Amino acid sequence: MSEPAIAVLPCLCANLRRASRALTHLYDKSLRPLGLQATQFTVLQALSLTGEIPQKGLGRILSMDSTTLTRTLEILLRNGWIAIRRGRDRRERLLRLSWAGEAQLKRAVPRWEKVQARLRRKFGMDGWDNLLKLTNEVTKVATE
Amino acid sequence: MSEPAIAVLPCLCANLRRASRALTHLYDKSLRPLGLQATQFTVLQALSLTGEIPQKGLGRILSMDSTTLTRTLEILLRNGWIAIRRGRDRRERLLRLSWAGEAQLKRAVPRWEKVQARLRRKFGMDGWDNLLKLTNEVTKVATE
DNA sequence: CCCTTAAACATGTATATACATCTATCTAGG
DNA sequence: CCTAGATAGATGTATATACATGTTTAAGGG
Repeated sequence: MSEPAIAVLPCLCANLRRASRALTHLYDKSLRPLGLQATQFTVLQALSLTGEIPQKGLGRILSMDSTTLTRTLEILLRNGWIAIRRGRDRRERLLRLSWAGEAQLKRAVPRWEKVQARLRRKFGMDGWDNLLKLTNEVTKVATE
Repeated sequence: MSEPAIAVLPCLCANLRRASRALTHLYDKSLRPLGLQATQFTVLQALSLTGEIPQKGLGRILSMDSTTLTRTLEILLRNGWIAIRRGRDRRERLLRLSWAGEAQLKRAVPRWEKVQARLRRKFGMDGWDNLLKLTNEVTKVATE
């Protein structure tokens, strides 16, 4: 009986990581039929928003180490969802969605929307906005 | 110049994961001299709070898959920070802090406190409480 | 033009994370 | 007691994540 309800942990990091795990589970489940993980979806969506962008730049937007991105991009490339070319600065790799990547993203968006809508309903508009604002604030503060 | 400021991403999951990465970076940096990662610290602290507990139970508290925990516990065990014994139910593993684990936690707490205090200052009491409350809410909602 | 320094990315390694599958054990019926 | 189903963990595999280090290219100073 009385399973110990989820309680606030004293550590902000632990709380956030836990929420991140739980939330990722939802998104992953929804995207699984497409063979997409949440992180991969995020990269595709980000590329769709930015257009062609160097790896470093994408890393900054996602607060993700560029070498971490290398591994994820490898998967996206293997699936044909992105295209990469050298920039004028030959050290840079310029990333963009491929045609197949746009198609995959288009397939994924409705599922993603459903999860988003369900959560927005659960939190209410205010809670939702607050959540986006606060987590964004965390990123800013932690990035300084 | 004008580095594109961190902007809110349309995806809650992406936002939360990004905040999680950024925040973890802070905690990791602070704990690195002790050879502790944020996740490992979280487990030690949780065990300190719960006392002896089966792996499954700890997984529930942390919203972490029990098999994921197996890998982290392996590291903690290798370092001598936890002790494990079979429960009356022979399938269960009962986890607890070892003496060395309590010592390690004791060394880590002041560093952890410093990061927590700095963040609490940046967010203000209200922002801080709100953050804990909302992320906890996310875990609950996503766990249902 | 050469050299030093720095930046962008690749690679090796370790940890974090979860799922599918397997084994051992428990529980409930019969 | 025996068996069928369920549960706790272990293990194999794949991805997510970052750091240390190495390579290539760029940028600046002599």
